[in-house]
Amino acid sequence: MGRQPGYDTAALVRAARRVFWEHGYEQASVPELERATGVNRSSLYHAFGSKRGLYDAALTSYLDEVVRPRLRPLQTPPVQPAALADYLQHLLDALARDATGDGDASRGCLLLSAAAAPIGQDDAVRAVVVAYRAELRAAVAGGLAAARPDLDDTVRAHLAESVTALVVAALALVRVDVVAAADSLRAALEVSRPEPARQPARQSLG
Amino acid sequence: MGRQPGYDTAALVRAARRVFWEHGYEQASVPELERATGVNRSSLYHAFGSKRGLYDAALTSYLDEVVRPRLRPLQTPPVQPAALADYLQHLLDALARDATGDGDASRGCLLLSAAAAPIGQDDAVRAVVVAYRAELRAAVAGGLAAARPDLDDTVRAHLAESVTALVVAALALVRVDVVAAADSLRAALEVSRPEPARQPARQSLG
DNA sequence: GCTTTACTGTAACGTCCATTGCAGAAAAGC
DNA sequence: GCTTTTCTGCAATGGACGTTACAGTAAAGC
Repeated sequence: MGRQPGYDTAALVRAARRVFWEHGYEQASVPELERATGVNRSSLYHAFGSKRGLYDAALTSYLDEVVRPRLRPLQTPPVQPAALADYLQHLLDALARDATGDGDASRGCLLLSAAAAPIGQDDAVRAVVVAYRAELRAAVAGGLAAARPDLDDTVRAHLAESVTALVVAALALVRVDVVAAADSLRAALEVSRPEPARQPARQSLG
Repeated sequence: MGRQPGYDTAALVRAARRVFWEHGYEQASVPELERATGVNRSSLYHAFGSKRGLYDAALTSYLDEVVRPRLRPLQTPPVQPAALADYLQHLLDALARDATGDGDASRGCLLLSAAAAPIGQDDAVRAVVVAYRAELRAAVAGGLAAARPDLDDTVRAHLAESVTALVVAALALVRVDVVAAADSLRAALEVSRPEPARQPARQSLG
């Protein structure tokens, strides 16, 4: 019983998601969320409790409506090798294209701000980011395994990690994955390496 | 003539840099900068004009004292192939290690916030980021050319772009570079590719 | 139609922010 | 020692923020 909302909740969350996507959690102001959704702050707080509650709804909606549909081609066998190559190519390609466009994704991945900004310190948000990364890794590894069973296991593992790391690094800036990519690159460098001598030098670019 | 500052300017900027590094420009508050530098806001505004002026000084100091020293091994011939492999390996390795540590770099690259945050919209800051990316690209390409003249030009170019893209993507999140990395990955996928047929599918992960 | 429940508009709250004014303190040059 | 220049401490300004209180309105169930 009672009065019905004068707005479409799904559309509201989508509009809010766009604001968070563009400005990040901290820089997205409540007045701006009001403007974008066309809904008064009273209704927003009544429905979501807080700015943070609305952000959580936006995160969920982002994963369900944006991320997962794009990963589905990797998870639906049979995966053709050529299709996989094209898929990965165009996936990364689209990232670059979006970055220069003026669409929703022009400011990068919504989870980027979650990981890099202060909100990323929050345990609940961090858990979402970690789960997202695992999901992405599994999708890439699974798709690659289905498409290229002919590849050597080690090579395929390196390739999967490298692709995942690149996508994750570009999207969510989880720098830990760079380790795996570094292994891949090292392997690539070793292929036609003239001498096996090494001389480690611990340094950081910051 | 006149009174001398009661602080060491270089140390002050380093302390401020650490704050900007950790929290980003927008989230770094003046009271926190006062605390970290041990200098009153009056002196800060007297010396740097504004919070933004202090940030500019921190950016310059970051490039001079942090970034360029790490790139020098790539720019000082002769570069040994083994040393280059180790250098790149440990460079990326250190990025991951720093990310999990509690040092200055635990929050990523200082220029990351400059590129991803609202301050990155500023023309002057954007110019710094672009120059930084070009410098990094030149260093990697130059080092690789010096170390591995035996490699095929195309392969070496791909490798250089891939390494640069990975480092830049992980550090500064300039997604345009992902294009070059995607080319590299595509080349890697093509190496042992059974069939040449393609079927483009334009999609974006966001 | 009346009650109950839920949504919505206006206005205000307290807090933090970057920035500024101003009076005072310290040191360099004569 | 006096002047000049520069640095510093304290206090306040105006504005933006997230959040809440409250009165009002609309619709669902009986």
